[in-house]
Amino acid sequence: MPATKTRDLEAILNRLRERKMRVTKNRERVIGALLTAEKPLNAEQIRERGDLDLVTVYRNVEAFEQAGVLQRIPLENGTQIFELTAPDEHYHHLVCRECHQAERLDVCVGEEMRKVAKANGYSHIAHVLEVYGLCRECVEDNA
Amino acid sequence: MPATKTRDLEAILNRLRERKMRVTKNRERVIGALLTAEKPLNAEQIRERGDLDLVTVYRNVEAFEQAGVLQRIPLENGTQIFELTAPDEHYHHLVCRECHQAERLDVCVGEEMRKVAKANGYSHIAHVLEVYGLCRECVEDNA
DNA sequence: TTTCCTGCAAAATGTTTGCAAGGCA
DNA sequence: TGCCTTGCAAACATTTTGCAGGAAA
Repeated sequence: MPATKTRDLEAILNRLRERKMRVTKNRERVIGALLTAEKPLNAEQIRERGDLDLVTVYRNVEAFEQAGVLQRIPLENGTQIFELTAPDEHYHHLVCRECHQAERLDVCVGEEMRKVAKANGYSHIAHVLEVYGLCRECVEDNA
Repeated sequence: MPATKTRDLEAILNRLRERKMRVTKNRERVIGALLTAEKPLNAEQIRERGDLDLVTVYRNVEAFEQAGVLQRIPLENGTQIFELTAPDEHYHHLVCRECHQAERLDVCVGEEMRKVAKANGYSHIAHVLEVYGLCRECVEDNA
C-alpha cells in the first residue's frame, strides 16, 4: 500500500481507537479494501478484496458508519455500496446503473434540505441525493 | 371513491389504454389503493388494501412505472414505496424514518443534475433525492 | 382466439441474528 | 481477565422468476 494510503489507514484506525473500538485484522482489511479500491464497493466486493466473511463485512460497515468514517450509497435497485469518508463529511455521487461505477459529485443541497425539513416539523434530518446514468463505456458496450 | 378520485382513476386507465396495456380488475385495485391512500405505499400495503397477490403488485408497479404513472421512492433501509404521478412528473419527499409517512417536497434539482452528469459523460440520467427525518409525532412518541 | 395477465410455488438476493469460540486490550 | 469481535449456520425480508391456467381485447 502506498505511503499516503498507509497514513489514511492510520488516521481511520485512530478514529476507531478514540471511539474505544478494537482494531482488528478484519477491520484493517475492510478499510484497506475500500482505500485501495478508490471507489465505493458493495459488501460482496469488500468481502472478496479483503478475504473476509460477508457477515463481518456487514457488521463492520455498520460500525464504521456509526464511527463516522464511512457512508452508505443507495443504488437504484435498493442495494447499497460503501465509501470511506472523513468524519462529518458526506458526498453525493454519479453512479452508472450498468457497471455501478460511482464518482463523487461536487454538489450538496444539505442546508436547503435541512431548512425545508425543519419548516415541516421534522428533526434528525438526513438526505440522499444520487444521480444515476449510463457511463460512456456502458453506452458504447450497449451499442 | 369520491368523484375526483374516480376521474383520476379514469385518467390513469386511459393512459394504460394508450400504451396498449390491459385494464384489469387487479390494476384498478392497485391504482385505487394508491389513490385513496393519498400517500406512498409499499408493496405489502398495496397488497393489503387491494386484496391482491403480492406478485401481482410487484408486476403492476413495474408496469405502471414503465407507463409513467408511478414513481418509486427508495427508503433509507433499502426498501421502496410507490406513488402515483402524472406522466413525466416526478417528486422528491420528506420521509419519516420511524413511521414512513412521506410528503412531497417542492424542490427539484433535475436540471442542475442533468448538466453535471452530462459534463461527466453520462447519459440516460435520473436522480433520487429524498430527505429523511423524524416527524413531529414520532419525536413525541420517542420522548 | 390471440396475447397479455394472474396465481401459486419456488428461488434469488441482500442483509440480519444467535450463539459459541476466539482474540484484542 | 473481560468484553468485543468473529465465524458459521440459519433466519429474514424483499423482490424476481417459471409455468400453467384465466381473462381482456
